[in-house]
Amino acid sequence: MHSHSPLNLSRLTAAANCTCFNLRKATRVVTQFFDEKLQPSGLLVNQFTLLVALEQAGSPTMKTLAQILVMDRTTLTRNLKPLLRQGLISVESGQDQRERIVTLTAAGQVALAKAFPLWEEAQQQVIEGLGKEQWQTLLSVLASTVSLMQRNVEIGG
Amino acid sequence: MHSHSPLNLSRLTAAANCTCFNLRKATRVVTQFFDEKLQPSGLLVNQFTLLVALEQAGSPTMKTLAQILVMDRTTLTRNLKPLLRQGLISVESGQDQRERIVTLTAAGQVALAKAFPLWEEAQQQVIEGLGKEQWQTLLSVLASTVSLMQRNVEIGG
DNA sequence: TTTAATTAAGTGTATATACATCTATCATGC
DNA sequence: GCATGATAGATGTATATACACTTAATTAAA
Repeated sequence: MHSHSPLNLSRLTAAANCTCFNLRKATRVVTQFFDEKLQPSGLLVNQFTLLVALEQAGSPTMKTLAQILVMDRTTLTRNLKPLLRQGLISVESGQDQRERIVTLTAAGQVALAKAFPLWEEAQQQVIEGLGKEQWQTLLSVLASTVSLMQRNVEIGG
Repeated sequence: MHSHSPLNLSRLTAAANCTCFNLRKATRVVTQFFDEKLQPSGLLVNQFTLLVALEQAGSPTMKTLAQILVMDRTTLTRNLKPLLRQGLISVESGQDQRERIVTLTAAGQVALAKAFPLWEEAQQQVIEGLGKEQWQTLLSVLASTVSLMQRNVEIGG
């Protein structure tokens, strides 16, 4: 038992509390839950939120949309592909020919309207399951975390 | 302004509070932060947590390891590939030839030992940034969320 | 005005994620 | 012993993520 790997218990318990691991784990199960709930709409939850962000932002550039979503520019490019293929969004050049203007199409608005009540039910189920107070706490701490990390990127990067 | 898309403001503000979207967003920024901190070790944070889980679990089967991590079996198979290629883990058949036993190699233990202080610094920085109390709240609510979702999967699936 | 620096976006590559399906092995009943 | 069902895992395919690098267009400098 002592021949290799001087097993450090405090190290192990510490790592089980890894902020990132626990966030990723929760994101996996919650994403699966929302994806399943949204299934009749044909949208995945990430796609749903992209459409919502577009309805909200109007016709932003890729850069602006990426900043709103706190999503890497190149990730956004890839994430928009399925929506573009399904005709739910359109992408056009702006005055500045470098910029791409992303817009929700009529079909995208229909898809969003169809998906919304499904999303609403999933969201409500999470809020009820956690209890409203704990749910609000979660949202609040997640917001703090994003702020903190963005500050760190600005300073450290 | 009224020709199409009867813009529903309550809908938009509701979706901005999407539990899943906010979790995914936080996971993106926190993952980037940890990955950057771990860079000198050559490990990504997800790979680091896989090695930690292996040191903790000993030599589990794929199924057991997937359950520990709350990770889809097929996701785990893919996630172990880079670690296997780097020689940080080994995968062998068990008594039951269907099972695959995953084990941390000596090289894996070395990589883990090298990565740990880097992880610890990142973790500490997050705890200090959020404040210990808020950080503990985060971990606690994430655990509740995972429990809740797992119960939902058992019932609904 | 021509050139250099800057900016917006896309591509190449690699990892992460998971559903549907397939393959191989084991256990069970006859 | 053999057929049948159950189980463990891998593969095919698609989406999600982001770094390094490239391309194209604009702006700033000379």
